[in-house]
Amino acid sequence: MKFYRRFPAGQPIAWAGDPAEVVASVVSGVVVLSQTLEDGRAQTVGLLLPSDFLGRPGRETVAFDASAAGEVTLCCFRRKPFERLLADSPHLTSRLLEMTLDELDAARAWMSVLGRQTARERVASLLWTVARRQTALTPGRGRAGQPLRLDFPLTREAMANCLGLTLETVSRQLGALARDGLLVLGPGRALALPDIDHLAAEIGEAA
Amino acid sequence: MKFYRRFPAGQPIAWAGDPAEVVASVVSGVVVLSQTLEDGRAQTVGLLLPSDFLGRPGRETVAFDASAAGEVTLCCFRRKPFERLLADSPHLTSRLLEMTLDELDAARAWMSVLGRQTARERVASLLWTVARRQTALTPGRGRAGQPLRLDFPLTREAMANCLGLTLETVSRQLGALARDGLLVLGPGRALALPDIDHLAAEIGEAA
DNA sequence: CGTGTCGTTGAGTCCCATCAAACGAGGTGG
DNA sequence: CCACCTCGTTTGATGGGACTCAACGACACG
Repeated sequence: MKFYRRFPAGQPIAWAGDPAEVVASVVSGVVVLSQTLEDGRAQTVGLLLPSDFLGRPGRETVAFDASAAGEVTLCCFRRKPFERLLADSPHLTSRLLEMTLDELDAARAWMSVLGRQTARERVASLLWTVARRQTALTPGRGRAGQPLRLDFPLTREAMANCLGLTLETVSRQLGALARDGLLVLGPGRALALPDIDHLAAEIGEAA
Repeated sequence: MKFYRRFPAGQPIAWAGDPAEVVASVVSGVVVLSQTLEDGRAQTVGLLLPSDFLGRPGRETVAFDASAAGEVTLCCFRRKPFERLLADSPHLTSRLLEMTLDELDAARAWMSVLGRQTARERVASLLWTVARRQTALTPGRGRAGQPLRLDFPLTREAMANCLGLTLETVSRQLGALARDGLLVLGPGRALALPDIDHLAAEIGEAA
């Protein structure tokens, strides 16, 4: 009933409309949930990091496209048995409810980014959000004052889809943030945030 | 433990950061959830219609500003007793989980509107979404081919906050949709949608 | 009649999308 | 080893869609 599955970088995991055979928990890597309009415009609607839950108990079909950004390992459960387990285990249900409510809050907070922030603010928001979640996952990392090193596996295009921008604009704004000393673009997709508090100020988060 | 509360049009219901004393179910009217940046930019992150749930079991403080658009009646429960009820009633928990998952899907779908659609598409999306939910609530309304009459109590500014636009742009786009025959602006805040399928085509929904 | 709220309309501006070109890194095969 | 290709990224020039600023009209209310 429970099994692990690995997806190489960039590979699709599921398409919207597919029958939903499994639900899963993210073990490692980043899963991108996105929606695509028929003319090709794409919007990322969720970034799933390790410990996040993927899929929807009680729904027959997949709601959004899911793909692997970087290499991904999932811990999968067949949906039907999982639903029975859920029905017999109130504790599991309430845990899942709590996680879903957290995701809903996060989704709503992100709506504010998409609806009201400028390009520069959006890029800073993405960096800050990912940095915060990454440090939450790995305690003892990124104490105040020290540059925070990230390696997150999104291409410029994937970031643009997250932010409702074009990849060119993302590239320009990353460059601008780097020129302003808020960001060091590392080799490959690594990057460092020398002053996370100052970055937070860019997006209107109290330092 | 359970009691009803009425809010006049436009009145605030709760502010983000307040201690969360109650949770509630919307009985009538429309509740707007929104987030405000410190420079005043506001983004609506959820529209709650009758039967929707307001508040978050297990959280001490309110996450988003809530206010009444039009007159609102809520069915309130004190949070602590409600949480105990939830713990003792697996069925209620799973029902709430299901509702939350639906809201999450809706929030994610809306991200696509905020991130990728044009002003015209956004306005059409709002009309279409509200029309669809309104007809779902009142069965036997709005059969195909007949003009669908709506009376939804959002000012131009509230619509703009929903859509990530300015109120002037909303006004212009409503005017343009009306000129194109997709919409009849009624007296006051009433309006009619003569051709809902053609409206759906505007937002890339299959007719 | 003055005042406030809501809605519409116009003119000008700016930010970001678009189109286009070039660059670097990595892989492949001759 | 080097040409060659692909993919991701950067950078530049240009235009357009939405924002901004502003004025005006409609209506309700005291």
